[in-house]
Amino acid sequence: MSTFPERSRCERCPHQPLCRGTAAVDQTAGLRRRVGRHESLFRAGDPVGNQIYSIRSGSFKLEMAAPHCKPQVIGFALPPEFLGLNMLGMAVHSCSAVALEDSEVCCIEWDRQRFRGRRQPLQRDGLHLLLSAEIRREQRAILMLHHTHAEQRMAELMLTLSRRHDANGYSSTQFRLPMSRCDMASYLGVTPECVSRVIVQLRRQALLDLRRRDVTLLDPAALQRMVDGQPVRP
Amino acid sequence: MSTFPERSRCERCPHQPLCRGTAAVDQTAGLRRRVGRHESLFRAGDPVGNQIYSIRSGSFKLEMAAPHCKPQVIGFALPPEFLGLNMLGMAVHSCSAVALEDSEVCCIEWDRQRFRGRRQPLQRDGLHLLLSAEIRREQRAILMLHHTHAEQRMAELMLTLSRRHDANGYSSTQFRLPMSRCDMASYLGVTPECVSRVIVQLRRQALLDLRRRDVTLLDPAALQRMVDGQPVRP
DNA sequence: CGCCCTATTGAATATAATCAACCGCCGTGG
DNA sequence: CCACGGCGGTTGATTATATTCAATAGGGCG
Repeated sequence: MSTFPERSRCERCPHQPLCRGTAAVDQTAGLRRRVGRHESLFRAGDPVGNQIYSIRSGSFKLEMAAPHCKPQVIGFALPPEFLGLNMLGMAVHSCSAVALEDSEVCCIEWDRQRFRGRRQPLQRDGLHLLLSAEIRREQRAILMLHHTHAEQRMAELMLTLSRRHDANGYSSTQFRLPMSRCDMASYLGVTPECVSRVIVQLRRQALLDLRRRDVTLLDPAALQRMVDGQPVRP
Repeated sequence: MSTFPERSRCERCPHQPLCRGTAAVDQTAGLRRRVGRHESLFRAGDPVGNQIYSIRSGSFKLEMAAPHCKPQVIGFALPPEFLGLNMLGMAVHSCSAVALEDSEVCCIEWDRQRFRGRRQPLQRDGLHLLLSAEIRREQRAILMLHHTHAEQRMAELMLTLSRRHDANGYSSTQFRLPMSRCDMASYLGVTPECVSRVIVQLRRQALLDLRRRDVTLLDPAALQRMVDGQPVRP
């Protein structure tokens, strides 16, 4: 890898079509940003600016920190890829981009105000937000799969479903699973037998009651602690 | 779960802002599509249409099939979520959406022609494509994490990096890793010790040579077979 | 009522995690 | 220039966890 050859002008840049039209891009200066090895381009919790980043040289890792866990690497980014696509419409970053070597990025303006002002129909900007949110969802799924223990993954799935039901105005503690054990197993990256055993374990710990497809979360807080790798019983 | 309450008109639909403006949405009829339990809304390999789907009732699983492997569930989708966000700009679908119960979706037009015709500056539609591609990347990462064996995950990472280098015009068989063993381990969802051991195994099998940060892929085809769960030696 | 499919349970095995020790490169400073 | 110290990486032994293979149980549907 090392660094990719620096092209000082934008003419041959593969991102040029995206950049063109954003304010200062046509005059190459000023929009580049250097990020030294082990420095962050942005960190989880940082306020989100109005730009996405295209990598000109170097490389980055994307880290996401589950609460109370050490950060997990959810991806790597190389030229000519982008950073920040997952935060459109967000107030703060949900993950960190750390340079693996001395790197350089271009800042590409994302016209947030145009969306805020609603001067255009929602459709196209709304789609941006939607796509960005979908990326974050996939990233959370990746984080889920980083949990070694099947118990944690199952707890995470149950809490995710719970939150989605809650968001729709349905009970967050009691609902019906639409999927089979095999589907759950495949999603969680374990065998169906393991799913069965984990259900028994969670029931024994009085965290949930799950029979056939009907589930009742008896202790969501404890499930969350399990996901976070903390002691289940406080 | 079961089915969410059917709202026959779009007025109270949370997707209404996205739909408004697309051709036939304002007259509710005709754009709904029913999908029976275990039927597919779309299948991997199907040609992509000009629409994304919003789930009105029911639920879906998203399945992705690695070549020569049985399909893996990479996600679940419930109302009021969307399907098809990962295929903007694609010719064929990369995964299948299978209804877990009798379901109903709205078809929302994605104005592909507007992008094709370039009547608008690329910036905004280009961003759509970019975001959609990013979703697909995350989905591939999810698929990677479904491989039980650390050997397979490592092989997958090496091949991914190889392809990215290839796409940039660099050698696809010989390159330098920008990340540490710990970063690789975190990304792969295993311990650094396990990464070390896997490297030894892959070297013993003459699949690659990896010392410090310099890697040479000695047998990419065999690595691919390993990822696919086939016998490494044909 | 009985079949079939899904789910569960059990026992043996394989794989990765863990804990601990060691290595070797690299940069620092004498 | 060499000695030292530190960190990233490797190796080893043990343990925990999930897989595998096999057998059984339970519901739904004809």
